[in-house]
Amino acid sequence: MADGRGTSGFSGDSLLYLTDEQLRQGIEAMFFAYRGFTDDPDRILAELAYGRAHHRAIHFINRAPGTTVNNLLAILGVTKQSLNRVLRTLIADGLVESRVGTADKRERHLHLTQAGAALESRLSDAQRARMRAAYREAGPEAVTGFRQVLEAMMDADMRRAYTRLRGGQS
Amino acid sequence: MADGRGTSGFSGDSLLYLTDEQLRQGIEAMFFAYRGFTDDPDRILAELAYGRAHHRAIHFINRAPGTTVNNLLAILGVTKQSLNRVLRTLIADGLVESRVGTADKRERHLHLTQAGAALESRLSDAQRARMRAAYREAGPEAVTGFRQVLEAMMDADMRRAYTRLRGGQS
DNA sequence: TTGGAATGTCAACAAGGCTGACGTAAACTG
DNA sequence: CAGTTTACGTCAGCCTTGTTGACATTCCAA
Repeated sequence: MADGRGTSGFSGDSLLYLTDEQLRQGIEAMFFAYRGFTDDPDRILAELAYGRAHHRAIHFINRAPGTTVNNLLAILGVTKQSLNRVLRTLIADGLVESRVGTADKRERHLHLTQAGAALESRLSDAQRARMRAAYREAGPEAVTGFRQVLEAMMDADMRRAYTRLRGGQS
Repeated sequence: MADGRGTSGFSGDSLLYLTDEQLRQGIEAMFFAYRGFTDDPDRILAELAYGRAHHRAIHFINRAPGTTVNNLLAILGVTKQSLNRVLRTLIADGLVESRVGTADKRERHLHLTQAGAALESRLSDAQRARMRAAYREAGPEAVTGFRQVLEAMMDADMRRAYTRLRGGQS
């Protein structure tokens, strides 16, 4: 286990990129990069007494307007109690609207209000600005590789959620 | 702001990879992938009543044995009080050893015990296994791009910490 | 030698995860 | 139609992990 070379000898192109040291560097890169990734929105949220959990809810409600609570639960991977706490404050503060379903009245369909959409933009702009700078610095081929590795790192069901959000095509 | 195209018109190779939609997909990929990234170690840690904070401490103590608390603080980006709580339990449980500095007696130099190193391996193996699978699936060129984008996403001081850990070379 | 800076520890609080239990309304099913 | 399942909300209580504030120790420089 943790051999770092796979099989002995080289098969086709070099497997040196799979050494334990390379993998460890990837792990640390992921750790540090994720901090940069969340930093800018976190600063904005702190001003408003919101947290990262609020950001995530707002992001995915914006992404899939009218989504149900259950749906959001599956995407976020938290318990309904946990989500509900966040959702309650967002609704109370007038950022999110919860509409009873028409076909199935048990469901609540979630939408951003104007104020919610405004905050979403503000958070999104900050996060995209960082992302755009990184993309530009690294270049298009690097971005393709970046996306490939991230996708391969997801759990199977997360990958499904992800591609569904993206539009469904493989 | 948030123009998605940079300057008007195309300069050199296509800038389509910088559209807001592309960036948003990157953001979501980052979110879902980070979950996969932490999932396996988290499961192991849950058995032992530890959390992600313990993992991070163990990882970086292993990576830089003899590091001081202050040093670790800078890398982890948390307050010393927060780190201290985690460190206290790790020391109490015999996974980490804290040695008073010889030159400067205010400093504590941190080392993993045998038991600490054993846990580190276990966590590391699990995380590397996922990483290795993702790397292998995506291929060497993708991995290069992955690393480039992550590095460009870091804050400047995190990038310094990261390259220092990696061995110092640019 | 004394006062300030640096290092680390203890205490208390808040956010945001979690489980468990329960209630209500609507939908489905035999 | 009766009983079960599903979707959602809520209360209570716990844990981890972030925060600030207060404090002890040690070092160093004026």
